[in-house]
Amino acid sequence: MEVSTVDGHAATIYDVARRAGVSKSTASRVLTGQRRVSRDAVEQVKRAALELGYVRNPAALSMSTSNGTRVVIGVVSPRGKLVVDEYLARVVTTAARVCAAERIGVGLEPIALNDPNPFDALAHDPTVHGILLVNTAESVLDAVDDLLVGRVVSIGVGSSRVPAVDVDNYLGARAIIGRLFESGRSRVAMITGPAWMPCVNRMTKAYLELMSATGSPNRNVVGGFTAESGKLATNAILRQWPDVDAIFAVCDTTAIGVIDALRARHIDVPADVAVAGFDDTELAHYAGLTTATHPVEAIAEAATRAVLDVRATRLPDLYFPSQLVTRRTA
Amino acid sequence: MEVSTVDGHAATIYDVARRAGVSKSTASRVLTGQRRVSRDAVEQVKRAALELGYVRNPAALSMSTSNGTRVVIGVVSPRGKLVVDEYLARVVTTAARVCAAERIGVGLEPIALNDPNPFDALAHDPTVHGILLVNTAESVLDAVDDLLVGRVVSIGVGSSRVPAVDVDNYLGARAIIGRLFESGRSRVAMITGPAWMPCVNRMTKAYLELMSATGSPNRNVVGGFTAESGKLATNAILRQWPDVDAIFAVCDTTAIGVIDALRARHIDVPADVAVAGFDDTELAHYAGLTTATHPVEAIAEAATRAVLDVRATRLPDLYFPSQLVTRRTA
DNA sequence: CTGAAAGCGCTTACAG
DNA sequence: CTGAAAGCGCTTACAG
Repeated sequence: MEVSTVDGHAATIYDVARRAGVSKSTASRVLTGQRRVSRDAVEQVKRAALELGYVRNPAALSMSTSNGTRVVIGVVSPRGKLVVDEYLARVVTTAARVCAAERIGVGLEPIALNDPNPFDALAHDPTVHGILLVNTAESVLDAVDDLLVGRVVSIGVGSSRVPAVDVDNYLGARAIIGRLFESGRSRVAMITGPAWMPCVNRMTKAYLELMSATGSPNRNVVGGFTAESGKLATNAILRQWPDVDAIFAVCDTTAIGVIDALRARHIDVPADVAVAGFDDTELAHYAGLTTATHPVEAIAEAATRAVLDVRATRLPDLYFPSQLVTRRTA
Repeated sequence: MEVSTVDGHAATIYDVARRAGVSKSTASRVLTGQRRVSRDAVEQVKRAALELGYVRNPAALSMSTSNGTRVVIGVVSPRGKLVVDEYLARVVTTAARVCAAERIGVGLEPIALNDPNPFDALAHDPTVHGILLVNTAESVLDAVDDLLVGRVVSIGVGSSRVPAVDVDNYLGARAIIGRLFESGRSRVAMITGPAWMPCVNRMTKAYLELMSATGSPNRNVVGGFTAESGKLATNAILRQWPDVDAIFAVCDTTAIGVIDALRARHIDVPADVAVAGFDDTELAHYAGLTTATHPVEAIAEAATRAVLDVRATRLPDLYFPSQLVTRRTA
């Protein structure tokens, strides 16, 4: 943040106007990028603003327009219980950093999956500049208030009214499964996410397509995003398909649980069963886990910027590429 | 957040005043907790506010008082480069959750250790409600602007003007080192933090005291908070004191590096050298690392609440207890 | 194209 | 103890 001070206080639009030799109104018009202003005024005001290190006071803006002073990160979960994992923490931290430059704050609000009207309060809250949806699902997207359209962006799945910003986990999953095939595996099981969480559906799609294309059997089970769920899923997989030779989990933490369960049964990784995760977390690094990158910071930054500059038209969806990271487990 | 709506908009103080049958002024006096108001008015206004689910609009508050709309998390580092680790992410996430209930946002600002005037802009920024200092050092604390006193809280070391909220890592370190002694170790080396980061000084103090009390040799080296620094420090320790039988690192990540370095030299953990960390991160869990808890969420919540309700008097320092967690490495 | 004026929600001297 | 009025920084009809 670069807020210079004029006479002990942060520069206001009045300071800018005076220095530029115009009225507050004209200064405001220039600063909001309106059409009907003379070239001269534009130039003077812009220069004055730059010299004074002027940054709009969002509180004042908020009073005169519908603009809010904070970006709310709405975290969807089955019962509205806020679980802070590394992923969410990285999203929040990035958003807080990006918003700070515009003197906008961020807030964290749980959203219950079964809440019929999750945006009731947020839509009418004048402090809310926009909403960043995390872990969202279709029912929540459908409930997005008309007042909110153009100010809400989803990190994950989107809808006709809400643009999506996410990792391209479809191609990421293809790369990982391709790697498993290349290393000689053919009986690949997949552990997906919880049924209500559609952001990993594209990974399942990639899996099903590749299995179908290679004439391999479909073996997918539902998991959570915890190591514990990875253990449970592994046990289920081994019970149903004892000849499995690779397990692909949609997140690294789950994959760690897979490895634990396998080792507990003296099944060697990767000799007997190869294991791959997704996300490339620090944990994967230490566990030597083969995975694919998930550029969370880049995604969160893009999504935050999209929420920050409100526009009438829905932004196009944005998918960031995922890179295969080959380590010891596959 | 529980903002009800009146006629399609969030309730304002005007709605509350009307419902209570008083003027805005009186309503405001009640809501700000001022003295000179009749019992009757207090009761009516409070009831009206409750019924309407009234929550102050921080943007409007910000306009009429010096109150800001966001809590800035100031992260100190040698060159002002913002490194987001798990610890910081947990602090930011907790702050964002706590602030959301008061419709205040949070922001993230890097602060350079060598900046002679790190609070110049923040002190005069009307959007800044208060500051949460992370990883701070004495020089930064000394630079805290008069305008900021009472609105800044440090997670880590404090000063005469800035209250500290932190883990009681002095007792935590004592517990860990005690455990090392109990398990028969006597030549304990310690890896401290970077010299500029004083929040772990109390751990070093505990170490030096215990070494002195038991007539053990002092063996401490400077480290960073990375696994890589743990490796380097381990090599330095082994070079200087080949007979070392335990290594205590001030953070888990460093301890992981210690274990790696030890294993690379075929030194068994814990048979040959016991290893302990601090923080009890997820990584420690998976590595079977003996460590002590660091209740980051509780600390961050307390610190955030302290920043949120501005008061004239400096709060007392607050130290949260740390619990020993014994696992395989010590 | 430009300036004076009104208004956003709130608090706080200022008179009563 | 209470209400009317001013003011915080900004934008946007409203007149020119």
